[in-house]
Amino acid sequence: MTERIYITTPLYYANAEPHLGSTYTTVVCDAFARFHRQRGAETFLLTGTDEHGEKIAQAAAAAGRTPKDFVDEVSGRFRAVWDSVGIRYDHFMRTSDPHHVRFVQEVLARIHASGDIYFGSYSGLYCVGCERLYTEKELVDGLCPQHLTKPVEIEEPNYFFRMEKYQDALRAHIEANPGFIRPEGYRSEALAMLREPIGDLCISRPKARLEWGIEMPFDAGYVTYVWFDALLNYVSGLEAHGLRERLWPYASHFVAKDILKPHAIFWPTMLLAAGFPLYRHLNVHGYWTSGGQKMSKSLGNVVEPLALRDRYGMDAVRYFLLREAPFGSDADFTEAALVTRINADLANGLGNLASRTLAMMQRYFAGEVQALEPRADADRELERAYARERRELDQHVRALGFHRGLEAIWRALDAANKYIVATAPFTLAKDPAQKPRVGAVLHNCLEALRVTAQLVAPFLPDTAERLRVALALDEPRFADLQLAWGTAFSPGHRVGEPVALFPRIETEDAKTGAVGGAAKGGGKKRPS
RNA sequence: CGCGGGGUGGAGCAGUCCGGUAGCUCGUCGGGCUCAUAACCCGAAGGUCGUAGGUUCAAAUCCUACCCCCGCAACCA
Repeated sequence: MTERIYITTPLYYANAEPHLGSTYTTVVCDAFARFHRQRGAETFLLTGTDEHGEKIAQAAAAAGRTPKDFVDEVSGRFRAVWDSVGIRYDHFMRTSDPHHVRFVQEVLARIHASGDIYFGSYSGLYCVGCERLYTEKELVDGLCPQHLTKPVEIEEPNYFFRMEKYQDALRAHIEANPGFIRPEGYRSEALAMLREPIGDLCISRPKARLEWGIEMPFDAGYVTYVWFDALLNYVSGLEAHGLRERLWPYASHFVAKDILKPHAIFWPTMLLAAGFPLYRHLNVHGYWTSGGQKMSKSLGNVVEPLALRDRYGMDAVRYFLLREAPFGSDADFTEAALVTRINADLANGLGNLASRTLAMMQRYFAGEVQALEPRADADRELERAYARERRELDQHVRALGFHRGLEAIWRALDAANKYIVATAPFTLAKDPAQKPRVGAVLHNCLEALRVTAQLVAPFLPDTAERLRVALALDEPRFADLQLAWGTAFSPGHRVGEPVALFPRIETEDAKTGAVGGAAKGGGKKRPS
């Protein structure tokens, strides 16, 4: 049976632009999806926008637009950004889609009918000026942060979901399934939440206060709380393709740590109440800081993904995000670190390997691939290195260790660069009698390049494609990960001209090597 | 006793779950090569793996205590 996997990004809240964080989540999901697709799994990637709720109604009002008009635009921008960083999603979900609205109402009606939704009273702190409720945490010294007035305690009739009823079942499930929430730290955090009574969840808002939402099917005076609406997209998105039964049990959600609670607590209890199976994995990652500080609009250190893409290219950004952060941990973004990665790994490592191999192919054989014989120990060693690192890659990526997976590919790639120095085809080429050996060495280099390109494809799709073209391989052949070493290129095959995959980026800092206090001295060159 | 994350050569980090030569990138120094994007390769210097105990033949890794740093209001992954 073929493996199946259903991967989801969160539905991004459509009240702001995509930023580095959402880009990271989405890139991770895309790479994970491509990885599985490449290995023959039946794969479905869902992303989209979450478009209802109070904050969006407010943001739209502030912009002088209708909510629908507003979210149409923001949603379109998300789509444009994802397209421009190479995200290949199977469905772009919008919570304002009619099929989703119907689905949410169906589920609500069912849970209501089964008795897990009841009408009760919600008491909260209401600011008359803002016309909204505040949580205690949101208040500043007990006052409304906008009006600096004391909010009044009001009672508001609302619908509640019997979340607490499922608390024990959920805890038992998390305890019995260590991989349900991962990495481990977030699983412990979820279990910590479940040590306290979780209470029931208020899942309605009276229309008098908020109209922009999905109407409760059993009471036209209310709309649904955004989270209840938004979380159900993960199922409704599949439903729209008739794939719910087939793929839902293989759901693997990716989220950042700030939305752990809705995904670890609200969502599974909702699934239990709705009679759906639980998702398979909740994969939680950390935050990106910017120059060591929290990224925030007020600090003005927000990193714009599109600007980065324009300056450095989509694959460089993808590579950096996946290589720099261990999945789950926080990581720091700096442009200097990005440039270092590009120069050291992409330009000097991968780019240079392609460039020197293809250049020698042209110079010595006019691009025509030679026989793999005669072989030597070094050849077999190189082949083994690739086989070994490929296993490493698979193992790490399946465990979400993207950074370690890429590291493994780069170990193989380094072995190829060493191989060139060790076999020295450029020296052998001076002796006409050695020509067959030079051809064999370069054939091995081409195989190294080809496998590198294949392995790197889920992470750097654009680069893989450029390498495929440079190697003049056709797509079906290139797609085949099982191609044995030495069988990718038939006799007489001609590869292309050398390409500069990643031009080195020269910056002032890079030139002077300025780090810490050691710099200065006007960029002294090494004496030669 | 709120919760969580972290403290590893000059800098930035991995390794910690599943104990057993402390690894990567950058930087520094010396050498090699000249196919290549001044790229590539080899070697060297530099580390009490926060502190103190404990378990063990063996601890960065497991256990205990302590010290220090950072997040946990909002925009937001």
